[in-house]
Amino acid sequence: MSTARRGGRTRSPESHEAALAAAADLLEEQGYRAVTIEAIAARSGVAKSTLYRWWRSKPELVMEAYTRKVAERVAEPDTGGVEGDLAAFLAEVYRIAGYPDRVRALRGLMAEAQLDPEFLPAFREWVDGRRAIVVAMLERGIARGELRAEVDVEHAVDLVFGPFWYRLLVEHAPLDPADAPRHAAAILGGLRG
Amino acid sequence: MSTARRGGRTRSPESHEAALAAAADLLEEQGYRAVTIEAIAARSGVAKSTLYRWWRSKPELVMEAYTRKVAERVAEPDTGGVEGDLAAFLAEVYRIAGYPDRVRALRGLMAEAQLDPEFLPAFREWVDGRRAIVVAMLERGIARGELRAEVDVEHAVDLVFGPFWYRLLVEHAPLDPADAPRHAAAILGGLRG
Amino acid sequence: MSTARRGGRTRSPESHEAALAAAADLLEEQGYRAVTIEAIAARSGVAKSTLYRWWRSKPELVMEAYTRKVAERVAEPDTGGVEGDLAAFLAEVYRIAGYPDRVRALRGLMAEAQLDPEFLPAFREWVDGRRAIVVAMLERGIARGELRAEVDVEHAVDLVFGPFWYRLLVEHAPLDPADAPRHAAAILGGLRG
Amino acid sequence: MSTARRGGRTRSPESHEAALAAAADLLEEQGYRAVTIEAIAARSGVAKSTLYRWWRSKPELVMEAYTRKVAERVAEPDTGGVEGDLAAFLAEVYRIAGYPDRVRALRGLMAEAQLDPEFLPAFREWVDGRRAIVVAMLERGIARGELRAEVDVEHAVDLVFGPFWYRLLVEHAPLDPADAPRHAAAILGGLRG
DNA sequence: ACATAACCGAGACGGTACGTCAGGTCTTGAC
DNA sequence: GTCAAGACCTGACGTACCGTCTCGGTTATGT
Repeated sequence: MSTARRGGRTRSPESHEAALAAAADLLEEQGYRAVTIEAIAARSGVAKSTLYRWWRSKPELVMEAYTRKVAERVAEPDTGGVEGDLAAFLAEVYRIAGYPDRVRALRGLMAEAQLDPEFLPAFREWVDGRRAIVVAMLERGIARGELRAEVDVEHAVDLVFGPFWYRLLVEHAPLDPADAPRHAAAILGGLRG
Repeated sequence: MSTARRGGRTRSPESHEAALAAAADLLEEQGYRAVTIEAIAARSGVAKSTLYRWWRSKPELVMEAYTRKVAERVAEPDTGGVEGDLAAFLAEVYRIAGYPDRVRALRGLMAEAQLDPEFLPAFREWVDGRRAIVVAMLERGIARGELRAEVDVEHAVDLVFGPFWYRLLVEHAPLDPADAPRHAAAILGGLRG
Repeated sequence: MSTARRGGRTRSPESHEAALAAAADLLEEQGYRAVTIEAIAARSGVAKSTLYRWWRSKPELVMEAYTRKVAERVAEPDTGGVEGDLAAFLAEVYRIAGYPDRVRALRGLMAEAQLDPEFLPAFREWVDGRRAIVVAMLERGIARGELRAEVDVEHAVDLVFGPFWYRLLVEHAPLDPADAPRHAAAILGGLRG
Repeated sequence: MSTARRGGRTRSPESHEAALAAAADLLEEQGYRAVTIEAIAARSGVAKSTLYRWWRSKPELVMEAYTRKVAERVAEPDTGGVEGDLAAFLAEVYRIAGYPDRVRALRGLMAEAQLDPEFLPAFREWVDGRRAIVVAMLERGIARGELRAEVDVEHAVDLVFGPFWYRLLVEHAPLDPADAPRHAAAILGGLRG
């Protein structure tokens, strides 16, 4: 498609950044409930109409703010063995639970994804990016013969992320990076040849 | 403060039931977004002030409506072996995914639990009731020597419910009761002696 | 549930009055442009939603505020003769021009009546009430034989109010109560037997 | 509209005309409310910034559009006598009322003149041009001895235009060219020697 | 048996946030 | 050096629900 820009003032990077920063700050400082379009506009100095020009809805703005300002890249570990890799990955993921700000942010995004059907795809896209890391990890394990070839990779990935989200959302038990090796072992125990 | 009841009209069971029924209907028919106090009042004919007299907030009303009108008892299976029990339980749980109404309801409740800190306890209480079934199941397995005694039961339960919720919330893959035996095997594979 | 009933908290006279007072004040102090629903809400302490409950639109609120708080009753003069009556009436009407606040108010209302078709009827109703005074005056003159019976009363009334509004709106010339007798004479000159 | 032809871009009369035409069309077709700068820009293809370069505000643009595109020259009648002249003039003026488009336009301009103090002068200038016709007419009558020399010409002109505007704005009665002679007689009745 | 007080409906109230729209200013790039 | 395109802030609009608060009327006790 032609991106026929035939003139016009160019988009202000300052406004764009300020909006994302304000959204990210509100998300972390006060939780998702405090993230309103009006609050983002007030805090960033960007007009509401400008926000609506660039983001179709609040959750899309917040999702972008989260991925750009809050989420850190989770490195793809490579310890030589699948159990070590998984333990390292889980430990890194569990560490998030130590930062209440980020927990609030994640929970709010998950909630919004449930309440706003139009937001779910954007959220899922991000989730899928994270899943891909684990998929690659497990397939490496299969290739190395550490795991059975018939393993249900989708369910295996769910065994990695499912408990994480479940604890995050229900808060019935803490997430401790120290538990990562045991959890990794429990997950892989059923997947070996 | 004396709370001497010296007479007075008694609580109307009709209003109570009508409110719960309206909330449940709205929850299933149109999803959580459509469940507003005003809609419940309008549909049930129960006044807003009466709703607020008996429930402190919308989510508490809806949670009660869900457990009383929507959720069916999940029978505690007993097939003689832990893997059979777990497979039967998972199959029953996964069946929920075949009813979009109930899926919408569950997702909405989970979302509200994230956004409203005062609701989380009520939601968690319900969740804990469901967890207890699996806890009992696994402990029976340990007692019978099918599982190692040192098993991290909490994490094991998370391996059961985590993937369920994760798929429900993210919708990256369907939940099929036919997968239950394989999933049960994968979960228990790492917990055996 | 049961049949239709009529309960409910009664309308707050304080809010009602406060809204009208705020609207009238804004109208006089700063002119019609400053009269916004938001400003009325802010100044009166009455919620916007309450304003919209009681008045369908801003102009209707302002019209009510004007008639109740600003407009003074123009006494129906009775000097015994139609020319004296008319001169007295015109003098009183022209006096309005000496109060810039009220001029601003009148002009704003007239303008809004042009721009908002739904407001015109409310405005016209008020205008008609004022016309009736002059109609009665002229008919008394006809009854007394001071004016010809075939006089076009409608146009005669227009000769009274038309120049008033015209000067008010266009501001090409001042309105001076001292001119009233001469104007009365000019108007009646063409209406006599 | 088309753009520049030769090198070294010059000011575009096409844009100018297109803007006026769009404003006039909108004014007549949909009334003053529909005449927005955005609508004029969209319909004419002239950029908002270009509009603001040539006219300081919307009403000034619209006023120019009205006088150039909508208003027809009202011929200065000369029947030999002031009453005939006035009757002819009034008939022509009243005929405007038969064209709803032009009525809408006039009412909108009058309204805007009230709400926007910066526009009033431009509007008054146009009004004064029309007044001058009647002034000349009456002064001819005085010179011919048909009217008293002491006549208050300003008020006399108001007796001509006042009722016209008053009926246009309030719409309490129709304006019919057939009434022109009677109205002329009523107006002049009080001004004769 | 009847007074008392809690119950219930209706709905008005002060609020918060929504998403939209037009105004008027400013910036960029094409011609 | 004009002009289109259009980004930008401002400010008001009217709507939807929220949770609280009267009202007037109703009904089941406890004395």
